[in-house]
Amino acid sequence: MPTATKPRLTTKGAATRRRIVEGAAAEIRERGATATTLDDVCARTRTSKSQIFHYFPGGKEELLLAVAAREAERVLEDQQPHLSELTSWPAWQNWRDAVIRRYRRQGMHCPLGVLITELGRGTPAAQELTARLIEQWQAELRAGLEHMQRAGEINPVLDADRTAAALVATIQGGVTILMSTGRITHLEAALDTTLDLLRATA
Amino acid sequence: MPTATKPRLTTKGAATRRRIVEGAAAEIRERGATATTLDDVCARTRTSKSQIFHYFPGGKEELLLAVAAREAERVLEDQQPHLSELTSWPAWQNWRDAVIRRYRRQGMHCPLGVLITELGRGTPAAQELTARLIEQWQAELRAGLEHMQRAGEINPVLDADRTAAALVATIQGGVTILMSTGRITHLEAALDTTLDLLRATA
DNA sequence: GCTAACCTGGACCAACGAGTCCAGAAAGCG
DNA sequence: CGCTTTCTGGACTCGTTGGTCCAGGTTAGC
Repeated sequence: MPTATKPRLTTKGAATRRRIVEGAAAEIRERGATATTLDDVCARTRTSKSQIFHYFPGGKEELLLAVAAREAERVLEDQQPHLSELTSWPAWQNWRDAVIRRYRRQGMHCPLGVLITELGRGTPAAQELTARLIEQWQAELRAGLEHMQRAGEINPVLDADRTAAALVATIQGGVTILMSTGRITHLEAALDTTLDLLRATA
Repeated sequence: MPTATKPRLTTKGAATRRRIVEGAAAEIRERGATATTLDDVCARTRTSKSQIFHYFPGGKEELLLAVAAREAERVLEDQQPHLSELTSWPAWQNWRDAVIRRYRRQGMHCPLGVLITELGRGTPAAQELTARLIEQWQAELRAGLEHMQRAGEINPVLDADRTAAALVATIQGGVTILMSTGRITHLEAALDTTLDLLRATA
């Protein structure tokens, strides 16, 4: 992708751009990516199509990608500060609560889930984005797991990286089920069960 | 839903109907549900729109639902006979292998994943379908877990139903990650880790 | 305040895709 | 056969949607 002389944004321009991304994100959360039209975004953000194409020359795909990037950040942000301080079982519990709280609040409107399933497949850029997010998430969990292993709270025989991968998958699965059935029970059960099993290895 | 005098199908009609469902399923597997158009299905199955509306008066939504129902069956079928005989650790391993094999072969083209994420949200009928599938899957796993508990191979303190829910979520999450990144590593790691942890509770 | 950028509104277009209609072929059945 | 019902092809409508264009307004910086 040739960076093609990106135009400098005015403060006003930057604000509009941000408004578009936020508005699109909200719309997508509520109705899904494919169901969200550019006109919807225009109406919600009080802008016109020309703006959208001004800030996102690549059209809808580029906008969606920008939204996805924003939401990916938010996924990790919403788990902080707990995610970076998984140094004791109470800390893990706090993190667990934060995760559940986040998804309980969002209900079936998981922004990232929508993105990675509706746009993720197909475009390599989106795949890359998703892979990066998962990688980062997994790395943080791994750090927490290793800390617990050093503290003797988790069996050191376990492969921390694979276990972290399992945790990420567990959450993702719970969220997928939440999105497609509306019930959060599986997410809770999955997360709690896995943590219980880990605790039991000490 | 008033069953509205369903027309009797001739053998030829039934065959055509089946051909449409199969063709639509294949198309959806490759390109996603929203990206699949009725014209695509027509072209692939050598039929015309009038056929589709003849057999699925509800239009695309009804067709998608029929495909989803078919794929839901297949999900469970593909795990048999292992899923119903989880009575020993080797049996569990066979089941695990069957699951991995299935998804490795399908790669990113998970039919049901596509359906439940692209159609599942929104229409209550699809939600119901998904819920039913998960419930059934979970029930089979729970039976296996309880058997292992009675055999003293898994700690009887564990709540078998919640653990089964965790397993389902684990797989679903691994599959979601597979679909959005193309890597099967998380599915393997998640499933293996969970099974290892269960084994360790004996 | 003047010039050259950036920014905005809204009309317009072309493509596409779901769904409709109807005439006619092909079964079922007495 | 002859009559009814089911089945099939394909042309047609029509709303939607991503994307274009351009004229006019606004901001930055000298």
